[in-house]
Amino acid sequence: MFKINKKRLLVTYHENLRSILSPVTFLANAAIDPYVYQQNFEFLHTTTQEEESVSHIPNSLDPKYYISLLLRCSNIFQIRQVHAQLNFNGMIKDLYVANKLLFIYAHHKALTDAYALFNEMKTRDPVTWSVMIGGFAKAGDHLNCFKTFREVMRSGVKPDNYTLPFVIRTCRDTRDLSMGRVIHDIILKYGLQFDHFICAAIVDMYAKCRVIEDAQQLFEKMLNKDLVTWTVMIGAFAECNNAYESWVLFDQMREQGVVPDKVAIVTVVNASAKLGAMHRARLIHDYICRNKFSLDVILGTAMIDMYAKCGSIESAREIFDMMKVKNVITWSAMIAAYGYHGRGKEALDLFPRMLSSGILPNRITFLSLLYACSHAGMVEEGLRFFKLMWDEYAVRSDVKHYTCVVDLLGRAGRLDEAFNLIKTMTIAKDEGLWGALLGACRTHGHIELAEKAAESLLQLEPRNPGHYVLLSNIYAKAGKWENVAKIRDQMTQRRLKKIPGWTWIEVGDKTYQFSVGDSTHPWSKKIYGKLGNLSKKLELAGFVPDTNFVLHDVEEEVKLGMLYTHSEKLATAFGLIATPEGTPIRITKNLRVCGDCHTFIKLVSAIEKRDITVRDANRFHHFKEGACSCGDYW
DNA sequence: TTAGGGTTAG
Repeated sequence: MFKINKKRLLVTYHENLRSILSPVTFLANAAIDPYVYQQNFEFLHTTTQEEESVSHIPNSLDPKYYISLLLRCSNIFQIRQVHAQLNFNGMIKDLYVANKLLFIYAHHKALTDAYALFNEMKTRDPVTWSVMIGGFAKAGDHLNCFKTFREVMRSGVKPDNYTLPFVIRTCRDTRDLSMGRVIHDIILKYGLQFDHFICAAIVDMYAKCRVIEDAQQLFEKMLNKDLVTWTVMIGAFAECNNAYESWVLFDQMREQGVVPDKVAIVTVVNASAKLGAMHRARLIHDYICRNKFSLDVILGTAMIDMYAKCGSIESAREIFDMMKVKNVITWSAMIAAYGYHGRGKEALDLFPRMLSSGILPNRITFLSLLYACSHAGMVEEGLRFFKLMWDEYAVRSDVKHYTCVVDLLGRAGRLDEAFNLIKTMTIAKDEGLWGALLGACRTHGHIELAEKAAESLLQLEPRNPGHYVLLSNIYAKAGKWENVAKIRDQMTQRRLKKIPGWTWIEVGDKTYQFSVGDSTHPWSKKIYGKLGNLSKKLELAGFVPDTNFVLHDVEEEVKLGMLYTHSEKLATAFGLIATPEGTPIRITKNLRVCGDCHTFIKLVSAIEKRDITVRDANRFHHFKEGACSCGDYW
């Protein structure tokens, strides 16, 4: 047993506090024996200040003692104190200890201290390099990560399986595909083993860089895939808009006996949100319940998003209400969900509730609020939030916020105000912003402004066929056929083709897909029969097809017949045949639902007395008794 | 001693 001099301990403690302000001062006063130093840590870390003795005296020259001390450090100041002691007694020369110190600095994101130590280290081993590069990678310091990696390569040290995943991760985060390919080549050149860490990192990098084929090729070559690798590949497909394949992989993974954990489940929930298929949403929810996964903040938020994107705002809200812990992402997700379901009031009601629960809004919360206002036609409320975000919450508006406000004003026909707002902007304008203005010009037939918007838009994205089509539709609506022809010529000269539109519909546990004029479905005859029948009924009800939209398909020339066979209409007709009366119909389109189809479905919902939900590239359209909740003014 | 995958918007 060792008796502690309490007075001495307190003096040392106060000296330490001073050193928090200045580590250099502590270094100068470091003539403290390691024993008291250790007690000091006891003092700092425990509340039992009455403790008068300890039963064990560690050996101050034992590296393990310092390792244990470092592992107990909870802040940068304590690490600096240990560092000072190591400098004082020379233990810093022990590479094992120095590496650990470097790691602890990096772990606490104290990269300046870590890098200073790294530069002072006379001897370095692969662990040193790996820890330093990993520190930069995890902190998002991409430049220094690459710079340090280049130093490794120049110094002749062979990169190892620990270092490379960090560098690959940085390639992923910076979407630097060419650097990623270089790393892939380095692994081959040095004959390094493609272990789980390396493979998962490369697959993830390729997926984030949108080269899914390369990701898949490597994944398929792997013999014993572990859970993380499976999860990365499942997420990769979802990322590259092939969420159906994510589910195929999830099933395969389980067939091979790999048991998913919470992260894998969240990835599948996210994929189901992208898929928009309610059947899958219910399946994964069942799996979560059966396997008793707790509803933490990340899983809960992902489920809110999934249910909302699969069309059930009620289920999304149920999950939201069940969640005990909610963060700003959870609240923003719920606000956004109400927003794209056209339920602006509910979205806005959440805002004061969020504040009173102690959560501060961020830029995405405001984006979701503005989006909700624009889709519900709540112009004044939207403008109020746009002002409030900077005035009250110091959240600076970026181009996306401006886009929402332009959309908000534009939908309400306040086009000049929208254009004036754009003119006052001091930040860079993007294609989304001009696209919002152009869309509003189409709705309200404002040719002059449309031309200005289109000019800016085509400067930014001269090869996007969507912009040409939109402008040609505006000219067509105004009967300016010469201009329509000009646009068509431009598209032909530049070899631009319109992106094909397609619609899919869930019936039971199956998904059916349609494209314009599609006749591949085995029930094709029945579908067209139903469509003809509907057209007659609509004609009697006074529906006149909006031929302004026939020019959507510029490549196919003016074919009025095509309008009747748009993919949305085929899917709706199929839905009416394939589902019993009273069942809601849910369909999804990859692009925006066309104006003519919007009116068509609205009338069908009234005549056939069916609830029809269309999810398109922009929002949800809930058609009920001949009305739509989307806030669009077709 | 050092290594990987998950939530909102776009």
